[in-house]
Amino acid sequence: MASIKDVAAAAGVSVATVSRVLNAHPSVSADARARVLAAVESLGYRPNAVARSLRTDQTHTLGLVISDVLNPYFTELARSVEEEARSLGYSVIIGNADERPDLQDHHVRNLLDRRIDGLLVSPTDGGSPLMLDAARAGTPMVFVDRWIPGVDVPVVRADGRAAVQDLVAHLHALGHRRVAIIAGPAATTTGSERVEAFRAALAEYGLPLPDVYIGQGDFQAASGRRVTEGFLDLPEPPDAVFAADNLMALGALDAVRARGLRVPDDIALAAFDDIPWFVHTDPPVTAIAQPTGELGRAAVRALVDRIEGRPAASVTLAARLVVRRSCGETPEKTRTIPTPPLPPVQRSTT
Amino acid sequence: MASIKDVAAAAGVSVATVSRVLNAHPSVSADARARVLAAVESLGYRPNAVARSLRTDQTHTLGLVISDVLNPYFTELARSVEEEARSLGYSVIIGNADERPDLQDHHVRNLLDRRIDGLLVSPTDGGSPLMLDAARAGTPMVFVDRWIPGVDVPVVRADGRAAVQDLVAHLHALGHRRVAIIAGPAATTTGSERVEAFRAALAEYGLPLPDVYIGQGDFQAASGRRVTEGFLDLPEPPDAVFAADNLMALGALDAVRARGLRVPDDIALAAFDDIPWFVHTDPPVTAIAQPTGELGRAAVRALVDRIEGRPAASVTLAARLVVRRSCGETPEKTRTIPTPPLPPVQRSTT
DNA sequence: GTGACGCTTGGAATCGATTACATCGAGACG
DNA sequence: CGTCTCGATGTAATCGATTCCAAGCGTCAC
Repeated sequence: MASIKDVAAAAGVSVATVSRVLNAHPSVSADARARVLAAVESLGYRPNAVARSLRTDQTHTLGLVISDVLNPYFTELARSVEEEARSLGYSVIIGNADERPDLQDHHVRNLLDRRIDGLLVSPTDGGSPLMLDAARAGTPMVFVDRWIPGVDVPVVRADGRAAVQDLVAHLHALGHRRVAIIAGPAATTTGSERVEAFRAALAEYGLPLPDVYIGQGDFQAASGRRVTEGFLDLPEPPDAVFAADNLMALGALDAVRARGLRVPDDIALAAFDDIPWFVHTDPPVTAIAQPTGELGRAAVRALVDRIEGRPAASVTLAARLVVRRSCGETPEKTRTIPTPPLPPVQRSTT
Repeated sequence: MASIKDVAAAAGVSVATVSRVLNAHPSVSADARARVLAAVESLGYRPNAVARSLRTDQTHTLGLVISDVLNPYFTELARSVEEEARSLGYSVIIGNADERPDLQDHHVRNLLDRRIDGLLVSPTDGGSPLMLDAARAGTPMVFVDRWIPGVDVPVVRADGRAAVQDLVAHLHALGHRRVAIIAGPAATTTGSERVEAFRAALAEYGLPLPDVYIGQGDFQAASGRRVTEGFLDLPEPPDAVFAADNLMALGALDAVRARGLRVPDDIALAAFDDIPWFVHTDPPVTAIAQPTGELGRAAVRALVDRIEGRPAASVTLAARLVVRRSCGETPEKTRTIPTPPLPPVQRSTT
């Protein structure tokens, strides 16, 4: 593959001049510029990004470590991240942790070795020493969706509390009183926060959230299935189940169907994270929708701010409840739950 | 960040010795090795992959350019690709073309600039000069799922013909006679092949595939919806629709529902590409399942063979029909369609 | 006429690794 | 005891870019 030397030779100039032309440095004569451009064209020359990165100490690349690519929520997030990054002149390398801390570490290490300019992480656990060290060492980093408390890194996420309150109001209005939750791993913020928000909202209606109604899942479909089976085996099964993510809701649907039961007649179901498929499931699933695209874009902007020396801001956006049929038919007049506007509800500087 | 020089200084040896230790070169004394390892540990040193790549002219990285990350088929493919690559010591950088040739080109160029060791592509179109040139110039490349005819590049894909025949048999058995297809872009092999396979299978039953029953889609949900609306507006609408991918099937489902019609009572629906969600849609969708994971793994193996100087083989695996309820209830005895075994049906060397 | 200035240009150092080649010392062997 | 061999190590070139510095040269003002 042609290098800058070949171009220089073909154009009859030095490599310095070729580099200047390529980097739009002003002091190059029109003549030299033309000859270089012609040589570049005829040789099909493309600058070697590896060499350039070594010299400039910048890769113009962002790392994105997500918990699970197979989760539509994260693939949508990844897509918006890539889009925004591209518009700002960055590429992104995605690492899929599959909810496994060891894999997450593998990817973080790999990305750091490649000297990416910044890291976007949705942590699978409380954070390995590796990641914590990187953050402390000043690697530009931003947490998205999930975060690790006590680490000085901006966080871009959705606040689902209001939406969870709306959901509980919805469930209560439909007469559900024994409500259960399929929680995510306690090591993740989204895992514990959603349970807490649910519990708090329930308390407002005087409803308890007994321990047997808190199932421990891992954000994957199989765990949703397993936990739901456990619920159904209870002497007094819940009459409504809230899954802390869309994949576990899918598993729950599986489990209910396998028993020959029906949603919502036998048991109501709701999920955190809305996805296109929920419109088409049987029945359509009531879900809490995050502004996923905006989350991804905001996270990239924050990270790039940090990389380019500007102060980076944490961002919290509101999630909202989308009512469908999986919790039961709503009387027409209460069909529309008042929802807060989508734009930021909070914006704090870090 | 600490460099190899710092390690050398800390260990009291030359950079050459450090490099030897790090690369498991045999002629290093136990003493020197221990001192180097200690220095590496205490400095938290990690080799700079950028510098290493520049020197060795290898990045141990594969590029994967897929047509649409939001399509579950491709995200599953991407996942299996990354997995297999990782087990072989490679990383992968994913580029999402979003079915847009210009974006596809952007990513191919970007990956080439980064000097990836090899490229896995599921082409969105007939191939830009850039990609064709790269193939001709000897960049290790493998096509996966879709391919470009006339280019000397190994292809790893699924052959859906037998499964399409099974599907047509199934539709015919259920009494469907006016069958339509939502095709993918003619510029893609999967776009045109699926139509041809469908037409051929139909012909065996003496059924026509008139032009008005061939809708032009682009593998995205919106086009499935649009095409289906067109079908439903016809003076004589089809009684069965076959969508050439899962996203267009989703769009079709939308369109049918929007008309207040029901699947399969008013119109039957089947899709190419099976995904977990199809089990849970209303009704569950009959689909042709590709061995997606195996496809991804085989593609990586072929590409790595090529990169490491071994001959790379094209691989064709069989797809199979998965019958659910979206084409109508099957009489119990014909419920199970005989399916060919999953393993390779063909294996040719390129 | 000449010094200063500004625009172009090239030479060479540099980024952080790998690796060919040279060197050095110790042990083996005749 | 001289020499040969081999293991361990260091020196320096190299990969392909960017960029500092110096130098060449033309122009202009004084």
